[in-house]
Amino acid sequence: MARASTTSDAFNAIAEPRRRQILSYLVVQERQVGEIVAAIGIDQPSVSKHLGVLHKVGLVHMRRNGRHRLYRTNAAAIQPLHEWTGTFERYWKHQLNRVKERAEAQMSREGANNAGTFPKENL
Amino acid sequence: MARASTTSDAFNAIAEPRRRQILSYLVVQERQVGEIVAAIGIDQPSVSKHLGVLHKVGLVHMRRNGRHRLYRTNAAAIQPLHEWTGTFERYWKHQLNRVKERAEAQMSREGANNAGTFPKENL
DNA sequence: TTGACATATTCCCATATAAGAATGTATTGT
DNA sequence: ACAATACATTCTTATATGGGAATATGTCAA
Repeated sequence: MARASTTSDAFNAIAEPRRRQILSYLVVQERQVGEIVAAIGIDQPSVSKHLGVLHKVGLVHMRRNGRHRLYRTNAAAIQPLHEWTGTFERYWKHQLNRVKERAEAQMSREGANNAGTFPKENL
Repeated sequence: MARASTTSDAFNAIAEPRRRQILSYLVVQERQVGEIVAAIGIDQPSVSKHLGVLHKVGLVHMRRNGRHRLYRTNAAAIQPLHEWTGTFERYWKHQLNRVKERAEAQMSREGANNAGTFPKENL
């Protein structure tokens, strides 16, 4: 099997850095394609293609207005990704705690009789 | 240009569902490859390849122990993803608020003089 | 109608999968 | 040394990019 399509889900869609840029840009307010092209600095067909991917997985909404198309980020579609990554939060906090505890233990050991151990360049 | 490599960053690496499964499994505790194979239910070479991708982008740590290799999720490497998705949180909350406000306005309008509007099937 | 403008779509191509099969490598027990 | 165990790597193949160039589609304005 080949790699899953970029349009298969939000995880695949946001793997592309340009699409993340577009999402960040469009979350503040609705924009037409030309504005995105100017803001992101890539050519119009590429922007349209990225918007197509984002739209297909529901990460952006689109409405027509005359000859313009107005896109905006559908933030709600990002929430599941936030929740998935959030399931790891307690574990990275554990890691931080362990690092902090080691550091504090080290500090007190040094404070006892190792003052002045660091070379000046590190201060 | 082709699609970016799965090993180019964490966003690309987690796009694959099996790799997300593996990360969830390995975050609880260190495991050897054979355990992952049994738990996830895919063949050993595939697991090894997925582990290779995850390891290359720093999403898992590995240590050797005799003929075993013990892998565990490096939760800290997931934090940046959580933070990126978190930048959209205020926006999806806004959306929710708007939905809620509309619903509440609707309720009070109905409560005033439209009681009994819903068909029984919806209650 | 005829342009002009805003976007989308198609075609081409170099590149990168992911799964399956087969094989290679390292380590342990005897 | 040798067989068994635990993993990793290589090869093949069907499939899917993403960028660039060219072209098509849809809408407004005169």
